[in-house]
Amino acid sequence: MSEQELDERKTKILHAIIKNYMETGEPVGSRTISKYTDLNLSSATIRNEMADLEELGYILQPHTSAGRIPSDKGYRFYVDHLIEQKDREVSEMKEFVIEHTEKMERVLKQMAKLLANNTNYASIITAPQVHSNKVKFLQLSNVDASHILAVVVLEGNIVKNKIIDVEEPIDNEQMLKLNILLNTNLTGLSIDQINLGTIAVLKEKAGIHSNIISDVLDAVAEAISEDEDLEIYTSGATNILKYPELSDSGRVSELLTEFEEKNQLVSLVTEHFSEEENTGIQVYIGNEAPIQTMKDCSIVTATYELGEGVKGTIGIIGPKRMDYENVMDNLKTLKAQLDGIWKKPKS
Amino acid sequence: MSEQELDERKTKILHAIIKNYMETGEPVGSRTISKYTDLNLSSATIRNEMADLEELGYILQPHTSAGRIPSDKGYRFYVDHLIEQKDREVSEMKEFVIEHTEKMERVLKQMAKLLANNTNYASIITAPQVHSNKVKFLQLSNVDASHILAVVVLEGNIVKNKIIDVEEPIDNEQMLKLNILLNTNLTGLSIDQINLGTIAVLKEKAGIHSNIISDVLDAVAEAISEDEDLEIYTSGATNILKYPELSDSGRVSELLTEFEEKNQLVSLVTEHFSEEENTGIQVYIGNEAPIQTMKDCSIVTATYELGEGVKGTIGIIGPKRMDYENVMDNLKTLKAQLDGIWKKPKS
DNA sequence: ATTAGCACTCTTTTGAGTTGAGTGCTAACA
DNA sequence: TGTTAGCACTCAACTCAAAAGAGTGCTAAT
Repeated sequence: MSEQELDERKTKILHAIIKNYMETGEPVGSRTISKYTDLNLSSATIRNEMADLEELGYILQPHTSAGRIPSDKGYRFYVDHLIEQKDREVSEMKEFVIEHTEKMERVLKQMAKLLANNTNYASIITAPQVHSNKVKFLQLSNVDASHILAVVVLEGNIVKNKIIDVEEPIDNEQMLKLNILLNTNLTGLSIDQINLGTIAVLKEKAGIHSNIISDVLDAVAEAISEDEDLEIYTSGATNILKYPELSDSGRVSELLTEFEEKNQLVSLVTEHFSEEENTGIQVYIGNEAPIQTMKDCSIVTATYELGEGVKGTIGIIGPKRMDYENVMDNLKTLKAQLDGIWKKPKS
Repeated sequence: MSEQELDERKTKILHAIIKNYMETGEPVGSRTISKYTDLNLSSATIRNEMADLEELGYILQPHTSAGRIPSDKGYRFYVDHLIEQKDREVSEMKEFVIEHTEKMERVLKQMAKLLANNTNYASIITAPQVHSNKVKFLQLSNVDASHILAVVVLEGNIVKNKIIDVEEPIDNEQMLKLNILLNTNLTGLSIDQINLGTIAVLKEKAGIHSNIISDVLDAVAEAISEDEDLEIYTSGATNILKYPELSDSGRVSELLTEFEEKNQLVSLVTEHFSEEENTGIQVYIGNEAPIQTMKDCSIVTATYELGEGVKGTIGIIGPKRMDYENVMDNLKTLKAQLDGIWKKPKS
């Protein structure tokens, strides 16, 4: 074969095969290609070219005497070189305005739903990870004799709270001191920065209440890092039932369970090993994905960024023959909407 | 037929049919019954009895020359009269200890999972509804120049919070007054009791800040009633794939979508029209359930009660031939664990 | 009242035959 | 040398009838 692996004609044929297979989900034969393209070649010629394409690994046959379907390599080529980068209308998405005061959780759920409806695939969104997010405000209050409420507000107005059991009540004056102490010492620190050293200093300064301060700090730390097992919102998981190649009984059960459990999905969303430089969108085709169960799926993800270091992921999971163009456009639009949305001050 | 609709022998046969069908999921024939019971009757006799039972509506034939399966009426009879009320071991459940400081949400998710694993059906749990729950503590704090944080603690240590946008900052002294005002006027009131009248009074008392007080109250009200569309946790939805009578393609999609959307499930959990007096457990068989999609399912629910008027529901959804005994035992145990758990002071 | 026996019904399974889409190869052609 | 027509071959999918099997209802004997 020549220096360039695919000449123009082969490219066109490959493109035609993939396009057709994406629409029908059926193996596509030489005759179909010869009839429905402007190449004006006979089926026999197409057959020859197809044999070449198969040898090169771009397409494969489910069995002798069946048409061809794209291989992972074929899809990869399609995604990398064949997709047109047109700016498409993604109407609903554009109109979708996010209010800043809206609870993040609610917005993300909404987004996941919208994305799933728009694409007809399963969608997945993670809340931003706050590892390096900073504490903005912190307050303890007496709820009743034996309970203290700790509230922590993080950069981006993410609010965490926790009820703490205490042995003996703390009077209001002490509480005020404690609040000032905590705020002056912890505000502006990122979560990673609150370590044992900081805690020791705090304990010392707390004086008489040093015995409870560690309780409190534990609780605060817990509240902050509470979703270390990060929140994942999914929607449209049942969409996979629409694609016969994924829904043969046993397979579908595995896939849906994966979605229900969610914790497996984390790996999809934390390892961004093939991030593409310009678009910020990653595409995993078949076995490229880190989850074995999803070897018959493709996964497209985008990372959004609320502020420095505060990142989340949005993604779509569907059959390999998914409509990559539409999906990528949708993700791009959504990413743009989410980027920095909670960072800005109010509208 | 005699005054008593079912004599002892018919009851035994019906019982045997149901038991057998629950295990196998296949229509059961006269021969099977005659062989595997201690009745010592020939299949012919059984056949005669079966014909009677069919005429009475307790069993039915999918088609001529097939065995019998229980009808809804049959299941109902089974549930009402045939289940033995033995105190079974529900080991894992017993060991499951709930910490009071644990976030409610987390506990409920955990419970749902446990229940689904224990039974192999789909489980559903709702957070307690707080309509008539009382405000215990309330606090506004300045987060930054343009944001106020409102935190509300309800009876049962349920914490709600909301960030409020404000036009102009409020100084600390004013904030203190506002807090005292709110706490003295709202603490102890139930959510239903905070109406326009209360709000008008508050506004008047607020004086110079009356313009922002309605914003604040709106936000507080919103925070409190935020999940008027009440939180529902499900687990094990994919378990329904295990029961062939539910999983013929089209059906399964509908069912799973129901679970994903969740909002339909509310009706299962709010209308308790057939509550049974002593056990506190409700059983809906087939069409007795308020959701059409679930006409081939049975639903068993139990209501737990955290405090006065603060109720939630736990439930199981499975095929009609579910193991009612096991399910009801599980629910009973779980209900006992949940009843009043957050009401009590700390352990 | 119970049971053995038999004819009958209806689903499920099986397997052979047919169809049809698609391929690979060869030989002819421009 | 690249393209095409033609033909034999393959293999999944469909059809259809026959056979098997499970179960019933009824009748006559016990």
